[in-house]
Amino acid sequence: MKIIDKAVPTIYEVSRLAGVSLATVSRVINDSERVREKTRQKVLAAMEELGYRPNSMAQALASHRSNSVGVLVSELHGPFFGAMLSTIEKTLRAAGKFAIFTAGHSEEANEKEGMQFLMSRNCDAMILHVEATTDEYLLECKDSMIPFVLVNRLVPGLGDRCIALNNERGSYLATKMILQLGHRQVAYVSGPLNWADARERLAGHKRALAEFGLHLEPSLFREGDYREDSGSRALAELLDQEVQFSAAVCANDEMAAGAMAVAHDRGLAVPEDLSIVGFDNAPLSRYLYPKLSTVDYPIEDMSRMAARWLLRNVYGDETLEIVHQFEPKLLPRESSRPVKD
Amino acid sequence: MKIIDKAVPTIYEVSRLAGVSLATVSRVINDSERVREKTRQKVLAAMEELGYRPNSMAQALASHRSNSVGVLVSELHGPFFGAMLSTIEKTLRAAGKFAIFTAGHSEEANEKEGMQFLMSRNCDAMILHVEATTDEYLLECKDSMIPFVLVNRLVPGLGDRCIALNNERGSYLATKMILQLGHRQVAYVSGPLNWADARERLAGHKRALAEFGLHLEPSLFREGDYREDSGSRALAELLDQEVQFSAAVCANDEMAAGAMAVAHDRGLAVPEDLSIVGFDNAPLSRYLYPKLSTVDYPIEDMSRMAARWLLRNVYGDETLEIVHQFEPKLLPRESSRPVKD
DNA sequence: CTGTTAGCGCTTTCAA
DNA sequence: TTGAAAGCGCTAACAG
Repeated sequence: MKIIDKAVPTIYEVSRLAGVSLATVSRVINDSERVREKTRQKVLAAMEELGYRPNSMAQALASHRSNSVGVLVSELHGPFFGAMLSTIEKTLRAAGKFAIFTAGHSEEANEKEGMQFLMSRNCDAMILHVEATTDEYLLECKDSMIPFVLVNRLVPGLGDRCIALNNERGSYLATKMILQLGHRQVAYVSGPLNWADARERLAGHKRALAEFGLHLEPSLFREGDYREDSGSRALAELLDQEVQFSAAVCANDEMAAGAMAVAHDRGLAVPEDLSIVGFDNAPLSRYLYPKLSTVDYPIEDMSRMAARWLLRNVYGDETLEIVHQFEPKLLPRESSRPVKD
Repeated sequence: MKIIDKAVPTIYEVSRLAGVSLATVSRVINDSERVREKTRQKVLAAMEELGYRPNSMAQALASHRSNSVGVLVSELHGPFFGAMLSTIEKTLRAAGKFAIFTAGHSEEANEKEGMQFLMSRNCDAMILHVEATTDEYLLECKDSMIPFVLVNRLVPGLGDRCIALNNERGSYLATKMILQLGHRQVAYVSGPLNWADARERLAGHKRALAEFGLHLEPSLFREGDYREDSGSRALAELLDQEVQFSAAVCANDEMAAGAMAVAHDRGLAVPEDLSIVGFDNAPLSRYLYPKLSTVDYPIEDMSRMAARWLLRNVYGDETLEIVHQFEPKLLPRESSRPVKD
């Protein structure tokens, strides 16, 4: 079953109409080599008249480059990835490249398969946001695969290919703010500690505590999975204990939202009775009531940078500057306030 | 600059190693035609040994089909489109096809360019979520372009290619609920009326009013643009008038969120003083306080159906049943309640 | 059931 | 500055 065919004009039609050779037409298509201006005009006119459009498959086959880059993210939906895809597509397309997206669902097997899939689509390169794949595997891939850049991850030995956020500093800032507001019993709801960013965020929390002469109280610590429900569960458990606390620092906004819902349910006023801070500055953080204090994750800037990395390192645009580490910003809003005396 | 090359084995290597012809290898790749089981095994073994992967560009070029479908949506981010992309990608990939996404930003020129872009990528077909493109243009495209299916739109003359929601019924249900709760002064915040779905939703609102012997009061009507701010502006204007009303029906959740924020600011309690209803069941509707009563938009089901339409009509999977119109469901939550007597 | 043989539409040396 | 010709890796008749 032929599908593409529509009696589309080919380079051959153009060359005939323009009275030049295939090679010449090809040259003006890739507006590369020297072609006499007059010839170029003739060809352009012919292309116009025929409504000619180069066949990208044929170009790819002959030139060994597809102008496509594969993007593997955990999910295709959600505010975080939405912003990522959107930015990457825009940046790439402005440069005449295009993106193929696929999801790895934070599972090792899926992530590997996703990479294979992108390879099989003959992508020139990849942008990877992977969580389950190990550092070791990524290191191997460096030589066995097409070029790739990692977003939101710092792999030793792959430094130049990483675009990461200073997660540690982000939660350091969050916790420090809470401490500066006078809170001393501070609960922490962590992300899954088998993921590096969750560990980094926890580290920042600890550093801030240490600066105030405190340390992480196991009874005030819970590990969640970055999803809303786990935040609810964590806060409920924390509340069910005897231990007092006046603030809860959550490793992301979803969990903070879950925690806030539980606080409401239990009749605890936020922030009067309990201050809550999130991380990521997801859109939902502005819809929560009260508006969530959080830490901004510059995912758009980082995604754009990942795309630029490729434009520079794969497509040879040397004019692009690359930044590897991005800094988070504290965003105090309404869910945090000084501790009641 | 060659990019793809990695000394990748070709079908030729495989045929040599297996001791068969190119054609035979091709047959087992497309596990189509009759190949003796023993031969197949030999070929498979050779492919395995070489780590062979078919070159999709070459396949596309030779077979006139790329196994790729283009997806043009208004935006790549946001909950609505996120769910769409996610579902489409999953469905397509499970069928061995893949998707190329691009955004039209609800502007006619961008939408047209997006379609051209997808055509130039040699997609076999397209899934279109377009708002600015006219019915007439779409009608023309029917013959001049690759096959496409429309999501969230019903174009006369393109019935079989449309996957749409019964918007009219959705807002009919929303308004009817409000009226059944005893409200009689009901404000309506519409979407942009140059978009069909906004008109349909308004029609449903009017029908419900009519059933209760009411009609649309111009002073209680405002046209927004489906964005949060316009909902805020609309409610503020409404409130600044002399006219009383005890409920506001909004044509989508974003605008409802904006309206709710204004109500809070003005010291109006929701739903005690003012009931508010949205439309779409966007994720944010659950985060609002109080939780927003709304109408569910089954975007995932609809996206999946769009993908199936292609699988059936373009790739020939006759086993798939196609549904063209989907029905919305009312989702009463906490932002609506009986009118105060 | 398997092999031969043309291409698919374009790029890219190499000559002219 | 332009043209001729040899592929890129694979599919698809058509034979056998």
